[in-house]
Amino acid sequence: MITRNDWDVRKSLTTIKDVAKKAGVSISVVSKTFNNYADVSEETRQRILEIAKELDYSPNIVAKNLSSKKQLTFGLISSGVLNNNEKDNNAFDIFKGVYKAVSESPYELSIYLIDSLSQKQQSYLQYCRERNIGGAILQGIRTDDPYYKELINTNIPCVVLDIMTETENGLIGSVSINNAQAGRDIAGHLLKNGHRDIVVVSVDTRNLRQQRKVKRRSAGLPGIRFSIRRKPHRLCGFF
Amino acid sequence: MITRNDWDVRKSLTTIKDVAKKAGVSISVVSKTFNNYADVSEETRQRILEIAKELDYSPNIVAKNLSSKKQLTFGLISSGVLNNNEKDNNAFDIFKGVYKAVSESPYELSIYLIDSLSQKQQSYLQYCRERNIGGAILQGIRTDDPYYKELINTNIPCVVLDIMTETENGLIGSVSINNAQAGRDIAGHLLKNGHRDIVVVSVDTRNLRQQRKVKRRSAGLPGIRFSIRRKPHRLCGFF
DNA sequence: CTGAAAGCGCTTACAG
DNA sequence: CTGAAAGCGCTTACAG
Repeated sequence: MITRNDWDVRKSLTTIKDVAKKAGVSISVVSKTFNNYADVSEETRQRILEIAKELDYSPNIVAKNLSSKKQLTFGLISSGVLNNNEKDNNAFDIFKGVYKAVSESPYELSIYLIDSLSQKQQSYLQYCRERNIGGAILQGIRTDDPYYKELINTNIPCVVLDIMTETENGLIGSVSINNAQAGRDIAGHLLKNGHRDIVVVSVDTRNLRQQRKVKRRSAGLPGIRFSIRRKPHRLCGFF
Repeated sequence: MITRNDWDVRKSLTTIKDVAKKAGVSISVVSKTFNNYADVSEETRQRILEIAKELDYSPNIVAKNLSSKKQLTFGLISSGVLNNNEKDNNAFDIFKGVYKAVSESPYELSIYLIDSLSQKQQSYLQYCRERNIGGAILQGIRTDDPYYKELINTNIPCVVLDIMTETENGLIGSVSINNAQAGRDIAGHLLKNGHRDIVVVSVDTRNLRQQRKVKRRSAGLPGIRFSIRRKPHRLCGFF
């Protein structure tokens, strides 16, 4: 029976050294064949691959991460997964989508879920640096989050979801729905169905211009009344 | 404007070397203070901590993982998260629970979600080895999964969820509900409510002894009829 | 096409 | 209490 004293899992690991030795080549060549370098003779390449399979070798990702100049892992920073309400599956869907996409790529995914209930929050930048994360996907983050601002202003490329960024940093992309058009569509739908008394909830109260715009426009529509409910929320209102 | 050519994120990383130099000590001492070794004088320890904060230093986890003899990361191998049906949140709940627990610990969590739709499946053992994973939690895995068997027979400690293990390997733990008792309770409930014609679905058809047991027992209960529907499933049946 | 060597950022005996 | 050195398993110029 194996006991807890035998926990040194690593001892049985086959390393690049083992493969090199058995193949009678240097570890450089083994590394190169595993990274598809062209300058390895077809013959030795085949021999190495064979021996690697025989020895059940596959490169250690941690070592690869440390030694490589390239960044090999993505970060997914999400606030919606951990404390989601049953109704909102968006964050979870994004999580699954990102996971699948990355798992079909040669990259690793490091997941940082924000727990609003927990105090032990860490700087996103620090999280990324500690793990050699080369690019991040942010979901459910508020624009006024200080850690968000910090991360955005580094040279780490980011894709932010569901919020519009106003940075001229060329490394920041954003994916979100066209809120203005969506608002127009929804309003149009309601009007077409004969509704004339419409409430706009979820307006970002920090954006007063939006509200004025709504009022101004609705004033131009005879017989239609727009009310506004102030409910702090990170989604934009209509128009 | 930052462009894609500045992607070398790493250049701005403060390393243990920077801290050591500025503190006028060797990196060994810095390492020791960050790992709470006792044999560092209180004075230098304070100085190092101060300088580390000043330099915004935090140890690189990848390097730590590679150099340390200890295993610093857990693996969560789950089949239920990616292709769950809306009704079954169990896998997702487990995922969240494991995530929270690990994030409150000094360990890392590496997540391997099995996509039954994808062909690109990898050996769990290989997954663990490549990432220096020291222990794994398995959810939604079938006992006849060859990769499961492979992993179970290594010296990597595992906790399997929702299935009973029959290994005498001391490194395997399992957490699941008491199926036998639950079955008894359910049947009792049905009987108490006057039901007399009961169907047992979800019986693991590979376990014929279970079925015989059910029949034998039900034969002893006058007026009660147990039917059995064969539906391959990894959950146990009743009794 | 191949290999020796330096390096990634840490940890850990070991000697002082 | 402190530091020099070897090592973790790879990658990557560089020289041959």
